Amino acid sequence: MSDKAAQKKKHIIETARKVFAEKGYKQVTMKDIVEACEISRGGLYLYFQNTRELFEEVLKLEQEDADDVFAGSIPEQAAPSDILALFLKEQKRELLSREPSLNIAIYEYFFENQVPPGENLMKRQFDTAVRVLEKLIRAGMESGEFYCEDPRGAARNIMYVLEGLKIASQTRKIPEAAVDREILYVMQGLVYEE
Amino acid sequence: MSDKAAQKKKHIIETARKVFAEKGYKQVTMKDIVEACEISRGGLYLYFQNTRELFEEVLKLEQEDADDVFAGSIPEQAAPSDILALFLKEQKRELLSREPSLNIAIYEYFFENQVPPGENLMKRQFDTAVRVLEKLIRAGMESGEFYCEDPRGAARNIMYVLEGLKIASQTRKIPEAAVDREILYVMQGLVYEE
Amino acid sequence: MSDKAAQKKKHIIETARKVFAEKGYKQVTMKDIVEACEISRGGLYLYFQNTRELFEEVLKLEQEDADDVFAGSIPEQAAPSDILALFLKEQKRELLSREPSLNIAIYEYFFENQVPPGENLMKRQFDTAVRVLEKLIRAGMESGEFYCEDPRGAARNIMYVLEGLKIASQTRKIPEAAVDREILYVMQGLVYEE
Amino acid sequence: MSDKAAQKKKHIIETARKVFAEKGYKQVTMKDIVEACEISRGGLYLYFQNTRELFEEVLKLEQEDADDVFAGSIPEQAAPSDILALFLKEQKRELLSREPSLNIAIYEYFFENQVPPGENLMKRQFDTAVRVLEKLIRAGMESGEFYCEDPRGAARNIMYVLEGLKIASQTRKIPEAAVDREILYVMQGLVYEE
DNA sequence: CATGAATGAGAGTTCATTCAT
DNA sequence: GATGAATGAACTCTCATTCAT
Repeated sequence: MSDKAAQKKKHIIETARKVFAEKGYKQVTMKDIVEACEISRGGLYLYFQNTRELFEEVLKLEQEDADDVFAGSIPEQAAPSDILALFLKEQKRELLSREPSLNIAIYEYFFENQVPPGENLMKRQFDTAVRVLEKLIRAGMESGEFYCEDPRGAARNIMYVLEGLKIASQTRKIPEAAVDREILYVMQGLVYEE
Repeated sequence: MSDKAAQKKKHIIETARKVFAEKGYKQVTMKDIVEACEISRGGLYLYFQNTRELFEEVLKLEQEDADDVFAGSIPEQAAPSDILALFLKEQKRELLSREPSLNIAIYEYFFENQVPPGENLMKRQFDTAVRVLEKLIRAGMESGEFYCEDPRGAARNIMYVLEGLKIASQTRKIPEAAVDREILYVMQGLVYEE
Repeated sequence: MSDKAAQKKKHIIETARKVFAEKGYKQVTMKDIVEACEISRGGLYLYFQNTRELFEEVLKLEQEDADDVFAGSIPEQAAPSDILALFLKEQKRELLSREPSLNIAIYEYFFENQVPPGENLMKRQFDTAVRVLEKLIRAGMESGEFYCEDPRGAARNIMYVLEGLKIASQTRKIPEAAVDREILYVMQGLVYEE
Repeated sequence: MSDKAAQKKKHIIETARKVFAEKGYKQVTMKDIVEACEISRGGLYLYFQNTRELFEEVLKLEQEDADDVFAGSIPEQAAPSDILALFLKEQKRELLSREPSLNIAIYEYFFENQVPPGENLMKRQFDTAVRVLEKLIRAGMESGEFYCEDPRGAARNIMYVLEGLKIASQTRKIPEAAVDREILYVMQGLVYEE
């Protein structure tokens, strides 16, 4: 029973995720969710009191998934520069993807909800990425692939650029070339004799 | 009469600007505007059919003001590095300001309205800033203050970092030190032997 | 305009009065009022936020009407005993009336709303009646019609009996004879050598 | 099983009694009962179809308890005036008690349910009390403690006053002095040469 | 018997929008 | 033009009631 309930809750969250990805955060009504999930009005309230609660669960799931990704998919033996290139390529893919992403909903959510830093998904993902990038840069320096005076600063710079690109891509059409240009610029800053 | 009407319209737009700054774009209702402007419900509809129309007028005004600022306030005879420092200082002030700004409303607006590039305020301001920065960097290179292999790229990089900082500052608390750090990092990239 | 609005408000209150008389206080929904008044949902909310507010206006009106009645209709030159008889007859009429009265709604309202004594309609009407009755009894004593050692106490006693009869009549069928009996009993207490 | 079921039914009724005492009759929902009893939703429906049915069972229990009380607790050998004083003291205690009583719920129930006289708890208790009081008064007359021309009328009068006091105490704050005053007044009517 | 998830009707409330004055 | 009362659609939320397990 409790298992079935958990099943259903998960189903709601996943369906809601799609709805939020399509419509953003604030325009989503409980009615939207009900219709998307094909459950009854009251049924939804059994699990979630309002869209905020629901969205926070979506975020939690998102968080977990992101953690899994970071943990699992990095090929240990690859060269740091290759890993970085891979990372940036993935970022590029997300930036240019035509599929509705949760990004806008996330922005909207954090616009109106002051969240303690530790629980702020955006901040956590940003900080995690900075840490990983810094490690990568240091590794690249050791292997002689990168040159950099301030690895932490460089990592942060990369992330802010990506953040800037992300918000740009959500508010205007960004050509692929523009993304490439920025990535290239950022990479050049890491190779000797830039 | 037409003069009086223009007067009234302007009053509405300016009041609406405050409302949008306080509440964002989507949560603002026609009712909010009516109450803030202390005009009649019907009166508002005489000038604007909905909040989108109204917000677009607010944006237009914003655009004009921004153009004025850019045109007017740059001290021609100052050193490029000083001008850049001034520019970044102003950006920093805006990033850390506690006063409600139109930023969130603007993001929300462009999240849901695909606007042709030429009319996209965010893009226009971004591009204008890039051009100005590029000119500044080139000037700095000539005067020997700056060293840079790709002035246009550097200008763009600075703007994306600022964009990233901006969205970060709207979605989480950003300490002043973090802003300083980024500005410093960006400036260091412009001086010889970084 | 404001005149028309007042007109409409009054119309709503009067219609609502009927609804409350028929259905009591708590079962009445805003929808009931809307339907009875034949106005729109939103229209009602223009004037009253909820049924409590509305009922309080009904009570106010009731209060005013009651005050008017007390002020106007007492024949000054009549004998005290006649006036008392008249008063009791009116009370009896109300007790036995088959027409829906506001009584139940009033009880329900005061069951769940603690109201400061000065604003408590029930208390005010009770106290007013006690005062009038006391005056009447004293007048009757002077004219030799009544004998009573504690006019104020007698007045209060009468009112509590009436209150008891009232609640009895709202919760069970009370035969006319029972009312007559009580009134007779009460009157006998006032005549010499009871 | 049937024993266990009876047990459970009784448990529900007793718990429901508390809920009705706290919230009145009409505001109580099946959900309230379910939560208070800590049984399942469906479980409750196995025994009671709605709150009316449930409340009627509560009333039945109340009736039985009341009968028990009347039957058992009267000290036979005491003086009638003492017994009456005791009775009134108990009434006073109930009138002034701050603990939630079933009174309001009972009123509400009988406001909206026309019940045949024989089954009307309020009427039955009223009539029983009148009979007891009458007997008491007659006994007091024989022992010379009381003087009264119409014992039945006096008994009824006392009960109506108490009924009036009861409804008064449920709809407004009643000071202890007011209750004392009424009881005194009523007692004085029973002693010779009032 | 007992459970509690699920349903859907219905109450409350807010606002965009219209329109008579 | 300007007003603001009026309308009705849309949304939130709560429960009585049912039913598969």
